Parts: sequence; structure tokens; C-alpha cells
Amino acid sequence: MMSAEIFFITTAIDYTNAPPHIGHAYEKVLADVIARWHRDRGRPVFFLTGVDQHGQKVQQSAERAGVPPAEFAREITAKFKALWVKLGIANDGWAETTDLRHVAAVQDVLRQLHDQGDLYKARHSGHYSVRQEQFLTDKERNEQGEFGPEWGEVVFLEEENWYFRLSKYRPWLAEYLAAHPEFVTPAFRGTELANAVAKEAGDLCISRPKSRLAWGIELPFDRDYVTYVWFDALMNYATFAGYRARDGAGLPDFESLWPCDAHVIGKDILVPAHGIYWPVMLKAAGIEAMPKLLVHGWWNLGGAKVSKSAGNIIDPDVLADRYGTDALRYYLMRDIATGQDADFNEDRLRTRYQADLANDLGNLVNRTVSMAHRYRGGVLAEVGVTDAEAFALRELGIEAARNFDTAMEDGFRVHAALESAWLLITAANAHVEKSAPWKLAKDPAEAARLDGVLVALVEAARLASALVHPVIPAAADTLLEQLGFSGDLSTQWGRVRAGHRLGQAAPVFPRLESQES
RNA sequence: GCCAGGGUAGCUCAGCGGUAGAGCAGGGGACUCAUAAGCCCUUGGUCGGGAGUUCGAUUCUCCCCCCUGGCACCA
Repeated sequence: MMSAEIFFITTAIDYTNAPPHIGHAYEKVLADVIARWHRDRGRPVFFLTGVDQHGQKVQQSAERAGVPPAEFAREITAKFKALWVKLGIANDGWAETTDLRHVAAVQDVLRQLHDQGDLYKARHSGHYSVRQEQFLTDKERNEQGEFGPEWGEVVFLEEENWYFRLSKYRPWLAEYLAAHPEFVTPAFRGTELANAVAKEAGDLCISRPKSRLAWGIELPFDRDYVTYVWFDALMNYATFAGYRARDGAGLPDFESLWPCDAHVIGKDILVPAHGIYWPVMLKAAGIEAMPKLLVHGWWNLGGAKVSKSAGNIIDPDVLADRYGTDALRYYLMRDIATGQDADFNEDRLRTRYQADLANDLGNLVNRTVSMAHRYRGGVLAEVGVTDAEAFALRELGIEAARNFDTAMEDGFRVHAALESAWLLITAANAHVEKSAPWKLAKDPAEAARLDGVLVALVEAARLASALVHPVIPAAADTLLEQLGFSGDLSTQWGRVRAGHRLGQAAPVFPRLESQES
């Protein structure tokens, strides 16, 4: 009953019409880092991610590939799952929208909304592109007022569809946003959303006739239709958290998870999907507790948006192979301010790896472990803080740990958190130079001081490793193992006990070969 | 067009009311435990332009200029 509140975090589910790129990877790593950070601090976490498998583009891509949509979606899904394993994404739940448990819950919600009068059927007529399979609006007309050749054959079509009474809930949403500035992080995205809500009008079309799109969840009250995108995709955050799940379905207990503490999404799907449709859907379904959104920016390439059509896709799988999972995770977290855009640059990745991971952190641990072995046979004496410099390092370590957590709590500013960890790492490296253990080792009268220096360095290296663990989990585990603190993720200073034995030193971040890649 | 973000050292970017910051790159130095890593010192900026508020503005307000997005189912 009084168990610690579970931190529930999700990512957008990825669309299975094409393989993953760097943007997908960034989002999952960001969510994973936040999840791991909570776990490392002892808070229970439920981390949900997954794939969106239905819809028109999947159906089209499948047709082009000459396979059934289910099979096509399954193949792409496998690529996503494999990449998440490779990148160390430690999700607790996995959402696939073709999952029958999801389908049943979605249909149940649709049935309720239908019963309570929130859905209605209406006839729409207009210009329709056969090639793009969508209705066109005046926005698609060119300067001459015509639909361009990119739309192919355009016909006038009349079609009946089901609509959700979004407009009915708009006043409620506007009020909710005004009263809950914490709904969206960062704040400026909240402003953007509020502006959009003020302009939003009309209802939401939520169906497609099966004659036009068969690959979707059937409307339980009108079997000629499937539900289109929103109720299918957005509901995943609730259905895979156990919403309306049957006993024994193998899903979590919804009551203990909801509301979601962070829906990690890209800036492109805040308005209108997650910022408008999603809260209104929840409200209509009778869920009062609203989730929170964490909206991240994009990785651009040379200032240009990454897109398939521009042909500048960056393959995270290749990067992970080339530099290692942790190096890629570190770069993705360090070189972007959460919420902002950044420019992806492989040279920067290499520089970050070399300077930060190999030279600063890796070398700190390596030289520390090495000296402990060389001067003390790998066993430390228990020594309190003996001199002013060691005391200053300890103070700095305590401050770094505090600042790390503050940065994470305050808008999930991972880049700032890492910066504070690196202040400690840099200070520890400086401490080596200032105390010059190699000199102390030559003077038996300085034995106690040498003990103190080694203890302080091990403490600092251990604390730094524990702090960065959420970002570079595998490497941090190895660093801690070398320091003789396997699995100790405490962010307290003062873990060394008398007789503490260190592991063996070995470079955790080998220098990059000078190469053109 | 509307809305938003960005314009800060050669490069990539933090900061956002109180004498301009980091990393990388460049220059110099002392050292040797270590992945020839690390440490110390250092060159370098009228913080896009203009006006205003203020004792004081890179930081707030207004105007303008450039770039990038969102407003259309691409993280």
C-alpha cells in the first residue's frame, strides 16, 4: 500500500513503415537514461516503448514489398527491437498495436464513446488523391489553384466516416493547460500548445472505410470501418499499462502506474496529437489524471532536417558498431540540450569519445586503479579526509552529485547533469597532478598522505562512474568493477572501507585509431 | 501568413539582470601514475542590428534583419 510510487515513462511508438534512424534512437536513449536514473536512485520504474504497426503507410509499404502488412510490420518491428537491445534500452513493457489485448481495449473505449454520444457519423465530400489516398484541401493547391502532378489522379469523392466530438472538450483542455503549466516540458512547448489549442476547431475524423484501408482495428459498432491512427496509436500508452486489461492478460496494474510521468515525444507530434487529441481522449474515456509530456528536439544534419527524402539518414546501428553503444548514447545525451535541436556530426562524436570518455573518465579510472596496484598492491587503507585538497575534492563530489540530480529533476536536462559529473572528473584528474602520488611513493614519511590520495581518487572515480551510469551503463559497470565497486551505484561520498580491494585496470574506452571513416 | 525556437570565441554550444563561459581547435610550460592520456598558463568575442526600461542588459521590453521548425499521420 505504501510502496514507492512507480515512475511511469513512455516513448512515442515508432511507425513500422521504415527502419529506425538516429532520431528514433535518440528518443529511446533519452527515455532510457531517465528511467535508469530513477532506478539507480532506488525508485521503481515502468518504462514502456513499442511500435505502431497499423495504417496506410504500412499497408502501402507492404504492398510495394509484396508481402502481407502483418508480415511487413513484423519484419520492421524486429529491426527496432534488435536496435533497442543493441543500444541497451531497458524497457519494461513493449507495445505492439496489433496485440490483441490492445485491440480489445481500444474497441472497448470506442464502444464507450459511441454509447455516450461522443462519436457521430458524417458525410464528407471533396477532392481525393488516388495515389496518396487522402482528401486534399485548398492548402494542397498550387499558385494556379490546381492540384499538382505529385497528387496523381484527383477525383471528387464523397465518403462517410466517424468523428469524435473534440470540440466538446476544447474548453476543458484550455482550462487544464492554463492551470497545469507542468503538463509540457520544456515550458516554451507548452506555450506553443496553448496557442494551438486556441486556434483548434472542429472534430476529429477517426475512421477509414475498409474499402480504402483494411489494415487497422475494426470499429466495434460499424464493421465496415477501421479506426484511423489516433485511437489506435495514442491509446497504447494506456492499454499496455494495463488499461481495461483482463485479469491474467500479463499487463501491469494500471492503477499503480497511471498517470504517466513522462511521455517522451518529438516536437513534431506535440500538436495536435499528444497535446490535444490524447488528453481529450483520456478525458472522454473517463480518466481524470493527466500524464506529463517531455518534448524533445531534433538532430539535424548540416542544418538540414533528417529525412528519408533528403537521403541523409544516419544509421544508429552503424554508429553503435563503429564506436560502441555507450559512446553513441553519451554523444546523443551530451551534445544536445534537452528540448532543443542540435546538429549531428560524426566528428563531434569522435571528439566527445576521445576527449570526454577516453581521456577524462576512462583515463582517470585507469590511472587510479593502476596507481593503487603499483603503490599499494590494489588494497586501500581506510583513511578519513586528511588534507585541504582532498576535502575540497570531496566537497566537489558531493556538489556534483547534487547538481546532477537537480539537472535531471529540472526539465530532464541530461546535458547539464553530465556537465556537472565532468566537473568532478576534471577535478579528480587535477587532484592527481596536485598531489603527485609518484613523488609521495618515493618518500616513506608520506605513506599516510599517499593512502589518503588514493582513497580520495577511488571515491571520486567511483562516484563519477555511478553518476554517469544511466547514460553509459555498460561502461560504468566495467569502471566500477575495476574500482572494486561492482554494482555500487550509491551517489554518496565515502564508500571505501579499510582493506578495500580494487579490480584490474584495463582501458574501458580504447583510443580511436586515427582513421578516415 | 500565424506560432515558436535559434542568431554568444575559429568550430560545436551552455548561460540568460551585476566586471563575458565550457569543450574542441591554436600557442607556451612543468610533470610522468595513466589509454603519448592528464595538469598549469595562454591567444581569441563591440553576446545579429537599433531603440528603450534600469544604478547596471548578452540576460527584460519594442522594432528590424537572417536561419530553423510547427501549423499537414515522418522521433
